[in-house]
This record gives sequence, C-alpha cells and structure tokens, in this order.
Amino acid sequence: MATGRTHRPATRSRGIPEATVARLPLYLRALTALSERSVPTVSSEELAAAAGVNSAKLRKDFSYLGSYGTRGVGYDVEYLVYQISRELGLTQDWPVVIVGIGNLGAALANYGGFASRGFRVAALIDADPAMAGKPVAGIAVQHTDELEHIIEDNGVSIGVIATPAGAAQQVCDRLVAAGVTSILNFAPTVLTVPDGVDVRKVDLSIELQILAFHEQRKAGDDGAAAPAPAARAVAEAAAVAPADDRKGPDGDVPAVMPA
Amino acid sequence: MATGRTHRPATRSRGIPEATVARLPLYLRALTALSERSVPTVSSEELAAAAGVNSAKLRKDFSYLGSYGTRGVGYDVEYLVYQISRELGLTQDWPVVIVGIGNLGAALANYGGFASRGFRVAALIDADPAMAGKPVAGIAVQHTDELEHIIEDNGVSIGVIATPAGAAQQVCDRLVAAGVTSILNFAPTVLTVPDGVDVRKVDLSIELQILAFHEQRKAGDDGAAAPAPAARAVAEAAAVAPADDRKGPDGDVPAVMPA
DNA sequence: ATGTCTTTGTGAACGTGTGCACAAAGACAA
DNA sequence: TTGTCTTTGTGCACACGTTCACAAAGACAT
Repeated sequence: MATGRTHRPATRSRGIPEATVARLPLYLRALTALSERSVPTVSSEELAAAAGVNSAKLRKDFSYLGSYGTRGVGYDVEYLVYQISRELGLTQDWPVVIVGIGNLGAALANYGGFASRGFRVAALIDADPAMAGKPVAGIAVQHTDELEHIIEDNGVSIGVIATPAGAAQQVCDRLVAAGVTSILNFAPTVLTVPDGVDVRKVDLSIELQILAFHEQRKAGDDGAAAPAPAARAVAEAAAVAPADDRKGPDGDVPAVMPA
Repeated sequence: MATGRTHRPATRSRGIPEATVARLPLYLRALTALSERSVPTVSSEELAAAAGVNSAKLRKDFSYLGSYGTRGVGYDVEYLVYQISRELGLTQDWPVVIVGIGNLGAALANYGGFASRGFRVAALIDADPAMAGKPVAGIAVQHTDELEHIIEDNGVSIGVIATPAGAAQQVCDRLVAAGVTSILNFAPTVLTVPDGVDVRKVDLSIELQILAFHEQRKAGDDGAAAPAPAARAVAEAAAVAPADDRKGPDGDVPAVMPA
C-alpha cells in the first residue's frame, strides 16, 4: 500500500455494495427531478420518500460515496447529482450497440431514457439482410456481418441483446470476442460469458411468473385481504386438484401430470 | 426444524424465500427445455449448470417445495415441471392487460413468451383515441375509457404499464381501483400502491447505469484485465478532474458541476 | 441381503443487506 | 459565544441469502 494518506480514505470505491449500486440510479432520477424544479437541498427523509426507500438505507448508501451531506440541512441536490453521476460513470459517453431489431429492439432504440444519461446508441444490428439500411429511430440498421467492425471502430463496451433466444449466445460470443465487456440481455436464455464480462438480464416472462406466484398466494390466503372481487372465476377452474397436496403422496406418485 | 418428527409439511408454502421464488422460473425454463428433449431425469448438478446457479442453492430451493428428488438418481423432469408450475401458479390462466401501446407496449404484446406460460393478453389499452381499434399483435387496441370495464369483465388481476412516466401513476391508480393486485411497471417512475398490491419494475435505464458503473470500475482498474483496447478515447475526455478526488476537497466545494 | 456408489437434503458457518436508534456535526438565533 | 434544534453518519443487532460439507437415502450389482 503506497498511499501514504493520513487516515484510510479506504477503498470505498471497491467497497460499494451491489445493493447500493443498484439504488444509485433511483436516487439519481429523484435528484434530477428535484434539480429540474430548482430545489437546492433535500433531506434524506424527503429523498428517500421520493425514491421509495427507507431513509436510513439512503443515508448509509450515500455514506459509501463519502460524506456529501450537511447535518441539520440535508444534501445539496446539484452536488449530489454530480457525485452520483460520476460514481456511476455517467459523466462519460457510453456508446451502445443494440443487436436484434425486432419489436423489442426497435422499442429500445426509440426509448428516450437511453440517450438521456450518457448512453448513445452507436449502432443497430440485425441478422436479417432485409433490415439492413432501414432506419429505426433515425439510425440505419446494419447487418450482423459488420458487428466486429462497428464495435472496434466505436470503442463499444456495452451491448444490448434483443434477439430471439436461439441466437443470443452466439451474438453474445461475438460481442465479447470483439471487446464488449458488459451485456444487457433481453433474450430468455442464460448467457455464458468469460470472467470479467458482466451480464444483466431483463426477462419479462420471469417477472410475470413472480407476480403470478404472489397473486396465487393472495388468492389462496383469501378471507383476509381480497379487495378484488373478480379474477376468481378463472382461478376456480384450475383448482381441480386437491390444491394443497404438497409433500405429495409420499413418493409413489409417477411423474405424470405435466403441463 | 424443531418440528416433531414424522412429516410436518408445515407452512412451507408461506416460507418460500423471495430469492427462491425469483429463481423458480429459471429452473422451469431449463426443465422445459429438457422435457422437450425427452430427458427423463436430471441431477441437481446438471440442472444447476443449465440454469446458471450453484447446485447446492438449487437443492435448497427445491427443498422448500418438498422432497421431489430421488437420492442417487436426481429429479424427475416432468414431475418437477409440474410441481414448479403449480407452485408458481402457472397451471391456471392469468389474463393480463397491457396499458400504453407505444413501441414498448407493442413489443410486449408481440412477445411470444407472454402467452406461452399461462399468461393471456386480455386487452391492449391506450390513451390515444387514434389507436383505438387498431390491431396490434392481432388484438384491437381499446381506449383508456374502457379500462375499468375490461378489468372487471375479464377478472384481470395482473396489469402491465408501458406508458410514459408521467401517466404511470395515474394508470396504476385506476388499475388498482378496478381490482388489479399485481403490476409490472416499465415506466421509469416509482409507483405508490396500497398494501396488498405487488409491483415489480423493469427499468432499462437503471440496468444500463449499473452496467456503466461496473464498466467504469474495470476501466479504472486497468493494468490487469483490459481486453478491449477501444473505449478509452472517450473515457479520457471525461477524466478532466483529478479523477480520484473522492471525499472531495473537504467541503468548501460549491455545488457546481452538474450534468 | 449385503455392499458399493451416487446424489439428495440440510445443519451450520459465513457473508450481505436492512433498519433502529443515537451521538456528533453543523446551522442558526440570541 | 453559548445554546437549541435539525439532520447526518454509523454502530449494532437482526434478517436474509449463499455455500460448504456430509450424513442419510436410495438405486443397483452381486
């Protein structure tokens, strides 16, 4: 350790917990809104409410970034916007490629939130030759053949995969080989990547299934909270089985009753 | 756990951890793929690899559902598909409404994964009168005025919000008032809902920001892993400041340098 | 039946995340 | 300056999640 500073500014940079990182964008959004309304300062309580989190959690989150608040007053909105932006790396420009310009890819290309914060759609790529040249969101779609070329020329390190599941791993491999080290995957597949490459997935179907689980829970629990009188008819139709034979008939049950 | 002895199926159902619930769809997908290839049984090791998780975690996850494996053999694929489907509530039909038929809403309506597992798009709703009647994904878009009507008639309990941020809370309120108790929110806003209503959010911009954070981390770390030679030029331009003056100049720094 | 071999199911240790509650820091007033 | 009042920053305890490691369960061969 060659630092030589007085007290440990410590490795806070390394030490920011994932859970905190995941919330920083949320705070940033709330702060940006305040900034637009020219609100000069905000307390942890107010900001936490706007971001939908606990105020103690928010303060602890900010403490990982450093001590940017003023006791008795709160946080300076502009300053905090800058600090969080910097911590998230949004003060620099991130060229992004979107691969797979189907319905979803096109929607992503058109999504305003993309461009707003440091992200720039550098290219739209699709495997369909018929798509090549067609403009989507003001950008001409390029063919997959150009992929490596585009990534290297533009210094792209973030790729978005919006292809069908079957093509995702292959596209992923090519992206990684060409130098991409962060991938946002919308295809319903588990991607395998080498160490050092980050993958985040967004899976509509999984989200819905999680909701369905909780929804079913509520329906089963009934008696208590049951604000919605509807949605029952359908549920009943499916309740053909004992509906609560967990643990099962001990094991002699054959592997039947599939979907 | 403390229970007597014999078999206390206990309240396992209540006790399924959220983290486990979130992985069940992942397992289900892997199992469905195996099922389609007519694979009869699978070990925790194999299945874990396919789902991209640790095998011990997978076994523990399954243990919350009951003891569906056979020691020395593994899990029966078909049986497990059924059990997980049932646990997730996918053996019943879930009518879903999508509100906001812009680029994203249309993409969602066309998304095959929706219909595949128990979910059925009951209606597409948009505030633009010009959209009304237009077919998207084979379904005629209906006007927002019909919202309450549609939800009640179809017993919809799951709603998807794909509107602009500004309209999201209002749409959410109407959905909830009409009986929806689970919401999948694509709008970049924090939704406020009463107790008993579940909200899950999917936020493209947040995912990208998290990736940017890690990407920046990698770039800062350099020296070690740095497969991508590109992407540096831009990064440099942003490195105007000391680049590592965290903790800041002690506090006299004015709140300037915003985005 | 007995033994061997495979794989589950889970106790226990560990790591991460959350939230309370309060001392300390600073603003502001007199 | 001194005192009061607000709000941060954080120690601590607890809840949740992950992973290891292994005994017990069962399949299968002999």
